[in-house]
Amino acid sequence: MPEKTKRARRLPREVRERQILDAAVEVFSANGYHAASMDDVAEVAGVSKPMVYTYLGSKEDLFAKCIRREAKRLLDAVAAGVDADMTPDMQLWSGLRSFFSFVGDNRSSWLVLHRQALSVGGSFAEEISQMRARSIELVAAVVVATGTKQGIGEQAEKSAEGLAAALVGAAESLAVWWLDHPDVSDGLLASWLMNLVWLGFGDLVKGEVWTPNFPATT
Amino acid sequence: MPEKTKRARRLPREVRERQILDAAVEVFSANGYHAASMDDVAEVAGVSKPMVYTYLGSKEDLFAKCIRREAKRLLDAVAAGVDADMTPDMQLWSGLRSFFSFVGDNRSSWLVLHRQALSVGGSFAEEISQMRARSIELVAAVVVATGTKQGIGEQAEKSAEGLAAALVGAAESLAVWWLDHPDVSDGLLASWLMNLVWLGFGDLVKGEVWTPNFPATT
DNA sequence: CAGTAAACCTACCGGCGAGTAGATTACGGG
DNA sequence: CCCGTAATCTACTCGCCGGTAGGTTTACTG
Repeated sequence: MPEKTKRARRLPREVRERQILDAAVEVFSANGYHAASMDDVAEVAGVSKPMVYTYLGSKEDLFAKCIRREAKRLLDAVAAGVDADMTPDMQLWSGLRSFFSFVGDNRSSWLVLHRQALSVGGSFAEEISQMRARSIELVAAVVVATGTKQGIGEQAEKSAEGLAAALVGAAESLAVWWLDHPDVSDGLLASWLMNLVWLGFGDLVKGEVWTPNFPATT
Repeated sequence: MPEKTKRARRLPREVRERQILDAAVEVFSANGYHAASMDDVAEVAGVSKPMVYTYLGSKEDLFAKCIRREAKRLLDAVAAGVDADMTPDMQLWSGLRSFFSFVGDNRSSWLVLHRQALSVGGSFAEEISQMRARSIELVAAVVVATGTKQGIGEQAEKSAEGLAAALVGAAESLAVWWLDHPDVSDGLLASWLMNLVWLGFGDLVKGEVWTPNFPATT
């Protein structure tokens, strides 16, 4: 009995590292950083624990590498979909579609970035927060650009970051909601947001303002 | 030397339980469920560990009680600010103000609910998700109500839940953003959201739709 | 001023999981 | 075919933390 490929044979370090990272993302996303054990990671990766330590270092190191890799993948995916030559609304539209598309194809990546990374605290939370802040600033730039073009740059700048934070949060939240309602296309998700936010923002640019009791101009 | 109140004297169970719960919320919010130790909780509460177990039960029990208490406080706070007689936009406005106000006054409560509860997994995540889903449904109801009043109920209903999820997420995200930018009033936060979302939604109700390339009607 | 019940503590156990020591293969080049 | 090296494993140590056993003190109550 030749025991055909009785277990994944000896593989070059590169490949194993990737496998282990994949497994780690899976495990961390499922149970969170603290609840995940290195034994779990090793088992899912089909490898013994010392391998994990030899190749990826301590648990913290491993988690950091997961976060960084997945974050890069996400940002690259979004960046690939956006072209600086496009109009602001098309930039937003494309970015949102890319984002939702990525999340749809990489649930674990999204979960580990969104849910777990923040709750660990320490340097990870810092890192993730900064990345998120960068995203918000990018969106804010689009907002300001539009506002400036329409001649109300000053007013827009004041609230641009807040609006951007709200928009980013809305997208993230929709992504989470999506996990429970998979029977919706990524395009539809993006169009909801565009309709909600871009139309509203368009009104803002035009000078319309909502205020309690008298919904008219300032 | 009378050693004036040398340490918090013997206190009735009720009071101690509250103190311990307060401490637990603090500790859980700071470090997350798994990283928090019962010794930490006991120390912050100014009490020895067996007290915690005698009064609040196991670590899971304790966490559940934290979550439930804080969730109730938050929901009550929002409910107290909203009156069913108000117009939909005013309901939204009041609810948002109450929400932001609560978060501003209870950072730990918010953190433990938003960041930690979801990442623990198991029954807690379930519980929190359901509460969040209820909130989304409430908002969705407001959306549908408005849509129906304007005669486009059917179309609104399809996307109402998605829109509501986006709105709730935007509010949550703004709340988090607020933690890093405390020099903004809760009213301003709420007004940003109202301007962004309600105006956009108003356009939707009026039949305007954003689509790629030709931003006009369907 | 007992005496009892409730509040509260010190000091421990057992298990789990991070991290490691050191042997043991398999593959690739000579 | 054989040797070195990189890949891989088994089998441990050790500290931390959830949970508890059992005693001690304080405050009411009659």
